[in-house]
Amino acid sequence: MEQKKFYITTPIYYPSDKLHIGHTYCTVAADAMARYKRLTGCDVMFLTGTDEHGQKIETKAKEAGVTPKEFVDKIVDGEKGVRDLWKLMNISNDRFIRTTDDYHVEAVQKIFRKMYEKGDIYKGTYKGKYCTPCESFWTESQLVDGKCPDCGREVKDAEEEAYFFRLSKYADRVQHLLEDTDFLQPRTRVNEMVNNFIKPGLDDLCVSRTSFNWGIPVDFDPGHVVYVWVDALFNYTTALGFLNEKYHDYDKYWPADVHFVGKEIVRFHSIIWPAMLMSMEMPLPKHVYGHGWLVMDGGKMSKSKGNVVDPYILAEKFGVDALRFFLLRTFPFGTDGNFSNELLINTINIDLANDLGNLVSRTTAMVEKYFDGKLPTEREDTDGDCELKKLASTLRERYEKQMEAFQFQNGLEEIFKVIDRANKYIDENTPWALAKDESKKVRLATVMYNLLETIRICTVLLLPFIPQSCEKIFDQIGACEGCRTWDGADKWGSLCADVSVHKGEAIFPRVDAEKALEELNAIQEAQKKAALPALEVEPYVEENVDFDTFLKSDFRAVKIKSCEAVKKSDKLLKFVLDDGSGTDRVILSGIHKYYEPEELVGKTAVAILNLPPRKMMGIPSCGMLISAVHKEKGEEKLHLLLLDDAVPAGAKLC
RNA sequence: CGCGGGGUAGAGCAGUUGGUAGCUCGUCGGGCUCAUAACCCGGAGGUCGUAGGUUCAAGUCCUGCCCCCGCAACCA
Repeated sequence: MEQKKFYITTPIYYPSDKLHIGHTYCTVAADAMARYKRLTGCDVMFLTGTDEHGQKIETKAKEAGVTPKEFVDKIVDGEKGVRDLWKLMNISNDRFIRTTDDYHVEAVQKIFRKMYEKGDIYKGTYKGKYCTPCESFWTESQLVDGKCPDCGREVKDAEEEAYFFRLSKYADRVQHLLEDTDFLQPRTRVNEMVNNFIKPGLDDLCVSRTSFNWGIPVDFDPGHVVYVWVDALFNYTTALGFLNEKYHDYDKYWPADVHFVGKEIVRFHSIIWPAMLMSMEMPLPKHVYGHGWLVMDGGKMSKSKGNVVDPYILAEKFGVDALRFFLLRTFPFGTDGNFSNELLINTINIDLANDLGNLVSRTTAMVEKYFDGKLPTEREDTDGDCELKKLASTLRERYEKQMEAFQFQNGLEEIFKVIDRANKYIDENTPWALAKDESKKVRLATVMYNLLETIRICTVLLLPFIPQSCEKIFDQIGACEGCRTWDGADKWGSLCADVSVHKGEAIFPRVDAEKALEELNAIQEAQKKAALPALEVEPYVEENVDFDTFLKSDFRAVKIKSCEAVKKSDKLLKFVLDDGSGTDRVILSGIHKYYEPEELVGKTAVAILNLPPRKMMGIPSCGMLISAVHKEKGEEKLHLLLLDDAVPAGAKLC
């Protein structure tokens, strides 16, 4: 029989910044699917990679003072970069494509030329708004109050010569594809695409730019670079060797069985991508699955909110398998999921530690305790065992149905129903009671064997999700190579009758929730701070103040004669000042956080004298000392304005 | 009337073709002692956003309204 093939991809991520938990979510899901298909015996090709061209990276590189290639190299191949992250997360991708790879560049140029020669790409002009200082094109809708969204300055109408793809030509065929086939999943995404983009009419798509250089050159028209669509989307085929000599698997694996993509790029994958493939007269992928986002407390993750979740921290803290498991167990794949640290810890403790880990632990402990680790081969089954046996041996079928529909959450749910049942089975059969009666040894061995078998089956099906932990479980329950397979997962009795178990370390230790949360909050707080602007100043006052009003404010140089902390106040300092009038002036100022009293005595400061006196902590304050105030990393900083000591007391500032 | 998604027990979520409203956590009570203070049983707790409609029967279908979230095009 010919081996079935399965080709699955993640999006190629844009390495303008470190990847976050959302990228990890999608990649882990694709990995679970790839592992599942390999388990069932498919010949799997699993592709991921990075989309490295475009203006944003060009700009970012410039800011960092490096070339674009150096910039992306660091994020992709550097320490804790994209490849490191996937290695850490135990991602089993067969290939990794970078759009800057030579073979890809070459192939894209050929593709572009082919579509041009066919007439599906033509030269036109791209009209937009241009911000000269930013050297950026904007569309009408991107403008903020009619001005450049980046710098807030005026924009002007501008035209740029560009190549366009005849997207409109394929509108009908794409609409049919979306509405009348199961190409795009989940189904809820179809209406969105059709109503929003196809029905209003598809405009032709701008596929080249001249306003930046960091891209694949259009080889027959210098000055133009291929814009994202042709460059990025065709990665799914060039990585197989389409129009290049690097690989030779295009015929074998194309079309893809499924592209996993985030909902934000469903449009590109369900409209533009099929249209381009139609133009190239290539087969279409079988499915595009638009998964949901992980959101924080209902809001989108974003750097400005400081709520971006770093997968490194979580994986290092709780273990890679625990994180992988959590992502796929907790959230339905198709819709948004509300991420929280509490939920993560909760899931680890309940499902992995209490249910699965503890089941393995108590079972292996009992086999060691009652049988010195090696089970005798005699059995004595009862009717009561049937339910568990049936549930476990039919699990594969229910699981398979969910996995084929990309419903990881439900697939795992099915497994945990069986794990729950096994825990209950222990209570029903009270092995510790059987152990006290020598005549019930055979029955006891049967109970233990049934538990080990149930664990074995569940573990096989958990392999796609938590591969490292499954190997540990197999080792502990003494599962031979042959009974760790898909084929063995629906055959009760695969485990050797005289199996030897080895209770080891706890596979999923319980997490001290309170402590872990505290530590995570501290880390995330620190990250949030680091993300804040380095320097912030008060907003500028737009309104003018007339000169006379300004002159009314009596700013003068003052000498600090004495300074002491105000009792019972942690902020206030009491200053006795020489303002040149001959009479001492008392001013209170809330700057103790920044200065100790003794370091200010004798200094020359600036004060406004004619503010109405005001009592603070019972002491009247006559005026106000002037300080320079700003924020660093969100933290208030204050500097008391000090003058050269040559300035005499009472000198007016004007 | 821009488009889409959502509003179900204190919290987080399932509910396939309309037929007794479920799961996890939490909570209350009980059991067990093999196990990772874990496991097992039971109880309490829901006007299924709201107002109508279709039907023998509506969380599920239809219509209006309210609230929340996302997207609105060349931006990955």
